[in-house]
Amino acid sequence: MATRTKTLVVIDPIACCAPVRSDALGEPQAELLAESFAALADPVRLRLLSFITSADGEVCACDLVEPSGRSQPTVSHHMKILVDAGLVSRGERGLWVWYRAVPARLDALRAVLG
Amino acid sequence: MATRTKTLVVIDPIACCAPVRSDALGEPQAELLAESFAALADPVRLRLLSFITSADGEVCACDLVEPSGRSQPTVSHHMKILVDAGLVSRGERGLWVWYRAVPARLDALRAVLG
DNA sequence: TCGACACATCGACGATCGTCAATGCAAAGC
DNA sequence: GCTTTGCATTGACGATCGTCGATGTGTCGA
Repeated sequence: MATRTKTLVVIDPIACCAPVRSDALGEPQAELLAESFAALADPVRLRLLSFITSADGEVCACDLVEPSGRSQPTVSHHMKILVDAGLVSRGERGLWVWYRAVPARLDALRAVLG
Repeated sequence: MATRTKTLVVIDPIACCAPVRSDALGEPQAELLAESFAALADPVRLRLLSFITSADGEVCACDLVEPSGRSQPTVSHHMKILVDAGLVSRGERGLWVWYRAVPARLDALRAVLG
């Protein structure tokens, strides 16, 4: 199968769109926005996120399992969702994985709400 | 059965809590916050909400079915979720139901994100 | 090379969600 | 009374989600 370079133009509803309040949302924008909010729609993920954001700098993945009260695979699953949503960035150093908050993304989500 | 007056102290995480960024979230607070964000985690609800917020004043329930592209029961279901989340208020006048945005709730949700 | 370690992925399970057709219910008009 | 109208509720369906045990993958030290 030929590898065709597929330029996937991701419309970032968070960065480009008018706030929800002032303009009617289109279907594609609503779809993308809903995915972003869905990342925040789980208590475990909210606590993981707040644990990272309230810490200055980075947090090791190994330090997320115990305070979250979930198994290691479950935490890994939730962190992937947060990373995919762009709320958290992931970095590997040796055997460890470090997570770092992406404040700009939270700012942008806030802007959508206002 | 005796009717016992049960004072349900609802801790409003949106109105009372420090932003997610600056302080680690407790489990009960995270639970309530997650419910609020879950109301925004569906594209149909986001469009319904933006349709109401972008309109000045009230919107009749009958005017929400067609633009949302869903059946009447489905719209009714989503509106109940938005009302339960406190993002929209409901009012009956005669045979019609009118919805009105609750901007303070959106403001509060924004505050939590920042 | 081997074992220990940190994290991701897989597979399965029950639970919840979004959806609609059918039905219920209450208000208004006849 | 009866009928119509506007919305809510019910019941059912497939789809997705959160969870964990088991397993896979890659890294480091001995």
